[in-house]
Amino acid sequence: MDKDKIDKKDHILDVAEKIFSDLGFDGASTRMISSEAGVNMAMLNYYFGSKEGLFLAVFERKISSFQTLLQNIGNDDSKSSWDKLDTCIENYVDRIIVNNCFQKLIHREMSISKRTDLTDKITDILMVNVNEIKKIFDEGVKNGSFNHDIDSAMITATIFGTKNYIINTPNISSLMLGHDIREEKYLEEDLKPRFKNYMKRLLRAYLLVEQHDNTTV
Amino acid sequence: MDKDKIDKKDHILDVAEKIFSDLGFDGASTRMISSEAGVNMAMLNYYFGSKEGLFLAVFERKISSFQTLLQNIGNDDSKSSWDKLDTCIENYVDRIIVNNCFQKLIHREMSISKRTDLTDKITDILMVNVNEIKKIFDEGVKNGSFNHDIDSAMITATIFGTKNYIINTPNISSLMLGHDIREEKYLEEDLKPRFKNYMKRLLRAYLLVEQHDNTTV
DNA sequence: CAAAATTAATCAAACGATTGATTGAAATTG
DNA sequence: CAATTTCAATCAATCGTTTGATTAATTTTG
Repeated sequence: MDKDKIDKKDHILDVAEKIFSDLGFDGASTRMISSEAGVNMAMLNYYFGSKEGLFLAVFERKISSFQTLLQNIGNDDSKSSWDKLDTCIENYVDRIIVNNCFQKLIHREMSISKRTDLTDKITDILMVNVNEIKKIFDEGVKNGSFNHDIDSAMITATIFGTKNYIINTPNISSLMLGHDIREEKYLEEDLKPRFKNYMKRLLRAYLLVEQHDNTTV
Repeated sequence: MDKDKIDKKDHILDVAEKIFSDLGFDGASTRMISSEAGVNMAMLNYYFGSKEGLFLAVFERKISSFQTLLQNIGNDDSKSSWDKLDTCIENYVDRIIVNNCFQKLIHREMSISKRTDLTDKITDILMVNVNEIKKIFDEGVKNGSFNHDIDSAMITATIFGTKNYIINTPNISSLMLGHDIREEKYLEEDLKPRFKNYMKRLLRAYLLVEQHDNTTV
């Protein structure tokens, strides 16, 4: 049936996403993925053409869900810059924690120099998030909500970088935080609110700071 | 001669570091490394035992230079917590920007789930840096220099995460910053002071904040 | 000192294993 | 039955590693 076929494809993509995330593109083998998914190896090529085709399919499936949520925030003119920022953080963290293994996958492959065609594609996707947040900062500066001499590029890097550091290097962040962040329960009930709380306060402190003594440079 | 042997070994390690950084451990092949280094393939195993031995040797060579600088800062009791923090940032940024391709290498392999024995070794190395900074925060809180209810684990993640994000995803950070960060000149003359300046100010704002309204959680 | 023995360094060639991919037959489907 | 889906078997290519031979340098010996 058509439905079964789609389900099977989806199941293969689920397994592939997990294995690619854990072992990287080069470290994952098609045999491993097929056996883990319980399908014949030839099915991968039958469905997706090649290993790279499968890798791309993992991405394609996620893209749609990534691009829907984004535009709704920046366009809401009834919200203040502070509200927009808070909403953005809330939604971003909620979405990113769920897809944390996919996030690992994305940023690992982004740091590899080859495969430039794929890298360009991922760059476009990620820049949507980046520009959305950066726009809020620039707007907030213009309307006087935020300090006028903030470094909007850097603070954007801080938001994404802090998140990536915690998600992508679980060995280290688990030691730092005193808990195994791979535990679903801890991630959802403790880390998520803690991260939101911390990030909001960090941003508030940085964006509102009045007396900036640059004498310590 | 002995000197030539050491130079040759060092040359192989230079090439290996570059190729591992560009393609990852699995993506790099021993044939590629040996041919790029201009040595016979068997020499890699003759010198380093195995591919993983070569990979480890790349690390071992760096470790010493990484661990010497660190202890000197935290132990200097003549410095205030603020001075320690500033010195730490200065030194860390200076050192990290130079070794940026090595940093890419480290954090890519750290995000891979397998190879746990190697991962553990890298974790130990990185935790030295992490703990050094975290210690400064905790000390500063204790002696009243910093706000008492800061999240020292998170702010540490922010320092390393922001740096990693910029270095490890050059495609994205270059678009954000408006310049190609792979340009040596820009990296040294613009990004480095900009990063230091930003990070110090961010920390100052967060660590000093007085009125913390948690009503927005 | 010169000849012999030992060690270290280097090489081309080949090893078995695994990779991603393909085949053609068998099974399932509508 | 015709078309689609699945499978075991196999493909050439590449992987990391090992081998045995060769060269160069060092040490030991007579």
